Amino acid sequence: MPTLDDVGRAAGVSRGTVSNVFNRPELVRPELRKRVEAVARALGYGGPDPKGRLLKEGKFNAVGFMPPGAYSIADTVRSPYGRELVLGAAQACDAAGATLSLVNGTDDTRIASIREALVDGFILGNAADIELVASAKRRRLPFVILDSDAGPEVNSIRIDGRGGAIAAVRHLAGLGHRRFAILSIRRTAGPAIVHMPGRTDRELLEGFALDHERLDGFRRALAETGLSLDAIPLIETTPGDPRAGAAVFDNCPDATAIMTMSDWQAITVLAEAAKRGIDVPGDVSVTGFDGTEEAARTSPPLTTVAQDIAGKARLAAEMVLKNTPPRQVVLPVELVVRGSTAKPRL
Amino acid sequence: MPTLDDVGRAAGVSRGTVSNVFNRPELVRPELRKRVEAVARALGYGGPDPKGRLLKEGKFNAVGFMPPGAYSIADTVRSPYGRELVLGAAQACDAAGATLSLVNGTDDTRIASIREALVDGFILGNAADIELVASAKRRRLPFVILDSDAGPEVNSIRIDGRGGAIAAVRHLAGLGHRRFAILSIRRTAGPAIVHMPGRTDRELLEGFALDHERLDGFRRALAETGLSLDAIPLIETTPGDPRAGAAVFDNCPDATAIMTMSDWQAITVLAEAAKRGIDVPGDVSVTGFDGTEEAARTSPPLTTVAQDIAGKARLAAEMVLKNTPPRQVVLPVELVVRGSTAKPRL
DNA sequence: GAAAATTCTTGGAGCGCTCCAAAAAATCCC
DNA sequence: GGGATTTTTTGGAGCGCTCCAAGAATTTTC
Repeated sequence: MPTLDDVGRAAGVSRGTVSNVFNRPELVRPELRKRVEAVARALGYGGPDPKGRLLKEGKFNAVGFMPPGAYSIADTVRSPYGRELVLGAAQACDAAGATLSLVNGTDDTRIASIREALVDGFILGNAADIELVASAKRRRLPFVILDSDAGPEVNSIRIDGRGGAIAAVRHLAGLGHRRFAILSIRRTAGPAIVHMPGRTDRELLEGFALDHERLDGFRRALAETGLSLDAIPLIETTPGDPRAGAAVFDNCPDATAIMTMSDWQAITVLAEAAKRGIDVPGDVSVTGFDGTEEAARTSPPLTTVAQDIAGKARLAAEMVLKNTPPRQVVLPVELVVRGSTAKPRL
Repeated sequence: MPTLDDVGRAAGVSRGTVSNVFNRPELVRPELRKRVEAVARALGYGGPDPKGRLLKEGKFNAVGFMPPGAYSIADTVRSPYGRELVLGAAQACDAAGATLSLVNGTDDTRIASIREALVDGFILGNAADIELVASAKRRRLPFVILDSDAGPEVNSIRIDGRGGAIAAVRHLAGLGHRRFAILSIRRTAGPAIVHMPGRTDRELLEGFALDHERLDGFRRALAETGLSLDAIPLIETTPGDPRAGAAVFDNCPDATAIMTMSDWQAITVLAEAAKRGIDVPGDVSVTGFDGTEEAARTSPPLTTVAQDIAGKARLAAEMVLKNTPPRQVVLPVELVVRGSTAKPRL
């Protein structure tokens, strides 16, 4: 692969002139320019290699996106939530003329990926992992953590998960529901984890900060109605797990209201309900979380706690690109009431 | 930002030793290593900057993806087809431990983007643009063009669009349909373009090679039944255009079978039909193209010409990563018959 | 205790480019 | 024509790093 020097030598001019021919052609006498261009073409030189420039300029003009938790990029693009995230980041990058780099990371290569990624900053999908944050800090590039807080030194954008959970409970309790089941997100691979009522140490086995926060919201709002979280079945499944619905109906036949932590889970529940001939919302009400497009198109359409997912990622990308001073943003959520919730059958 | 040299100077060792501390620590005497590490920490040095290494190593370990036509990355991620494409490319990159760079490109910055992108090769979503291909060639990096052929020198992966179109027509004709309408893809922004019957120069105003190929498939298969493409309304709309359905029903009230060039369009048609109280497949049959997930979940589920979109992108990414000798791949399509097509009402 | 073997550290070369001050060439002006 | 201007071209410095041959220090061996 020829270099500027090669072309210069072949054309009998200096490296600098060849560089000018490509980058500031107006500086070079037309006939010389023509000649150099001809030589370059003959040598198969396709213009200055960005690698060289890079070292000099020091900017990649790229934002790195690392998927939440243990998910792969493919998982992310496949999930309704992850897709919106990528979409939002893409919008901001589009607008800024930057590249969005989907940075790969299996559990053990993540740290290395952060150390090596050719980007000007990162969006960390959800840095449950302190190591990861430390690694990002070490690299001294701007980065933003989504959905968890890592202190005042670090950019983070979260949603009001507690408030969303409270809104969901109040809505259902207001309709008259008293028998609930909660479907939480298992953040590691594996089958459903089922916590049946009775234990008082109601905590998620596997969950991100956001999940715990939402659970706390459920707890508080249930208390308002005199209900205890301890008396409610709690199930943890991975977001796309098609058996989530089955786990709920098998373990919680009495529940009249199922509250989930993601639309994707809620959609699975709806599908399982349809399969079992359980009427939603006649027999059981279901709520989602996130407000993805899919949630509006289920039958019945899903009542869900909506957030502006793409907006969140867009903001994150902007913060990275502008390298703003650290701040912690909490975005609002909004309960969107649709057809999947109704009064419980008497 | 401190460099290897800075750390070396501060620790009283050479640059080379500091480099070893980070990259081959086993080569450095433990106590020296400790000392250097301490100095590095004190200076806030976060490890060797990948920029430097890059120049030496020469590989970005990244695949660039440039969206088809005039679409932005955001458009791509939003569309069912584009999303599958990104998904497939992501899978291949995940597997190879590479980064997937979604390369931004407005119409006028595309060429520059290709020239500058920090990648080892490209997937060009659909290089209708000869300029683009030339630009990619010039850069001398491996690249693969999706859905159009650019000659034997250039990697390309297409589908058998003609065959798919023929299968759709034969299926519908076999059911007894004789009054068709065709919904093609407009590849530039703008409202629906409507070609009413009668003109003999049946050609798409705006379309990629693939679209013309599919149209040709329709033409040939229609001829088998003694029908002429010239007698059939032909409408071009952008893929996500929500008014595509309206354009069809307004202009082709007599059609009993509507053939589209993408599931997304077909879904719009179904939605419009539902809105107008037109029964599918009772009043009118509808076929999609692509076989996206969405197509299986409409009501009625969509009969569609399915392709392995993710597989196509996966193969493309692999070809880029392995830098295989040029080849032109044509992938098969398969008609998937579902509920959106039936015999026409008598 | 000195030579040999081993382990550790060094610093130059080079990756391909851009920037820029200075040199060279061309043009202008009286 | 010759000095002053203006336009072009040059090539060194430097971006941060890795590689590697060679030198220095340490350990082993007899």
